[in-house]
Amino acid sequence: MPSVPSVPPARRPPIRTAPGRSATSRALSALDAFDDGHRTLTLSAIARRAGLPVATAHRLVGELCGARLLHRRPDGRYEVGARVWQLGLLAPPTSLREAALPHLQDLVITTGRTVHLAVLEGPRALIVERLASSRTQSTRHSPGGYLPLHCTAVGKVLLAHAPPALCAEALRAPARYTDWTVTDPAVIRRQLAAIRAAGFAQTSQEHRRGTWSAAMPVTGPSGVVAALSVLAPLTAPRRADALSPLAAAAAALSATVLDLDLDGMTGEPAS
Amino acid sequence: MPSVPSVPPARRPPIRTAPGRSATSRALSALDAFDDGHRTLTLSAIARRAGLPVATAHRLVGELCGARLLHRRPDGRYEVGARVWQLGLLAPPTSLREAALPHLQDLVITTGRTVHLAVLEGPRALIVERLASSRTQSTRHSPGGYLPLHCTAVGKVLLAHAPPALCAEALRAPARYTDWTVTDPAVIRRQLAAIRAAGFAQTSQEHRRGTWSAAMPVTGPSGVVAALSVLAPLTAPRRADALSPLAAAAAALSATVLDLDLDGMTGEPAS
DNA sequence: CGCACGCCTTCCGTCGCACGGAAAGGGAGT
DNA sequence: ACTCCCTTTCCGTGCGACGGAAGGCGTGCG
Repeated sequence: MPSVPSVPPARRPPIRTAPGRSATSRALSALDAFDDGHRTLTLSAIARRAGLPVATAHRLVGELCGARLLHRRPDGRYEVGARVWQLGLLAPPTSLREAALPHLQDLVITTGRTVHLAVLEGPRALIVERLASSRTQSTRHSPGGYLPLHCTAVGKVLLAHAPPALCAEALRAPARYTDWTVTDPAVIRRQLAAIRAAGFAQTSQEHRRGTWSAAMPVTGPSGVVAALSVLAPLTAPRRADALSPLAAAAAALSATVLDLDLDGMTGEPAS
Repeated sequence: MPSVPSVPPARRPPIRTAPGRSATSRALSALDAFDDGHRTLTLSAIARRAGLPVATAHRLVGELCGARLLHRRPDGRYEVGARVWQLGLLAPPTSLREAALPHLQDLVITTGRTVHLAVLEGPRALIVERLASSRTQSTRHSPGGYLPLHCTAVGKVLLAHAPPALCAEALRAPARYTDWTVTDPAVIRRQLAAIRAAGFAQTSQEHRRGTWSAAMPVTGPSGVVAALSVLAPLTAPRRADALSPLAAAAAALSATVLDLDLDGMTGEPAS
């Protein structure tokens, strides 16, 4: 048999590996291929990570580039486009962030500590903003990242004011991060009651060794919408001095937030 | 013939209004229906603004919600989902923003003025971050917004270091914003040369009445990647005092940016 | 109170276009 | 020169996207 079949018009129909994924979901899975550790990807990397054939990925990525959701860099690699960033600015976390930024700055200046602003998203705390004083650079836990609810100050504040169903879910199997992490649901529930009574939470090394933090709720028209926290090294003297500025900032931010419309983000996880 | 045709299986085939838009582009046009003045929309509003039939919009929006790119609020309206915000954090402006934030804070503190950080995007300046001191709240020109190139300090700095083709495009028909806006391309070109020589730009009321601003370039491995500016009311005394801190911040930020990989965003507008 | 209007949702027959295997065209490393 | 990987184009197939229609719901008006 000659190795040069000059006329192979008998094209085998491509095996439809498309199980039930819609065209749109494929395109979105291409976007999902990007994450914090993979900010730029080659075409084949996108295809691999998204589970798509290369030819399909090529077409979809081309469309996403046309819509400026992806950007092709001069070297041929792809990255998330500025358009996505702009669209993201319309999402709820941004309104909160904008309203909070001046207060966060004040808090950083007066305490000299790193501050966090987080909201409840499903069974985790979504970090909306993190501000450090100019020399305290710790790139851990950036905006967009998550913190556990049961062993961080922001998390406990959010959990203390969360619907019971969510609370039960979060306390089903509390993960251990350090030797000081409290993993007994009953103990945590008592802590939450105390937090509701006292109006603030503090944790010491429950999430990371050597770190202490305190958090207070930010309240909107419909209850607690966010939590504001101050971090300090365990060795820092006069840590408790941060509580007063923290309370002031939380109150000021709550007043600002009253003008905002911050619904959603607290609904059921998914339908 | 009775008015109750119990069996109307003769379904008229729907008139395919699908001209050439791909399935993906339709879904993305639904996202595009959201903008700064329309952060929440009803389903039919999305359909109207995206030019889609309601039934189609319903299906696409459902998929986008499944991917968490949209979020359905309890009241039934839709808003951009937190997922988009998170994805946007992977886009190039965010790396720059993260690197710049401490320096911007320093600059705000030492000058007491509002500061802007902007990058070149097509024939406009994209505002990456805007920071005001805690009491100077002006919600105009937020991050994600655009500034013209020919009549703002950041714009002139970016334009002064832009490729000639882009410069020509930007100066084709300079828009007039105030009585002080310079619209003569030749005059602007002379200004740009002076800016290249002096290393900084200043404008007075060219974009907005009563506002003065100065800007300096932020340089990366491959040239100017952004512009940093300080705004002040025209009536403020000792405005020029801001120049020295501005230079310090721009230099410090440039040093930080050297470690970053900030390509793209300077390529041709679209393919 | 009845009607009209607008919004949301579901259904389903048709056919346009999304699909992906194959092969060709680079470019870099060995 | 050979191999490996990435990218890009081509094109026949068949399946899932498409959208008109109808029904349910809430609201405002006469």
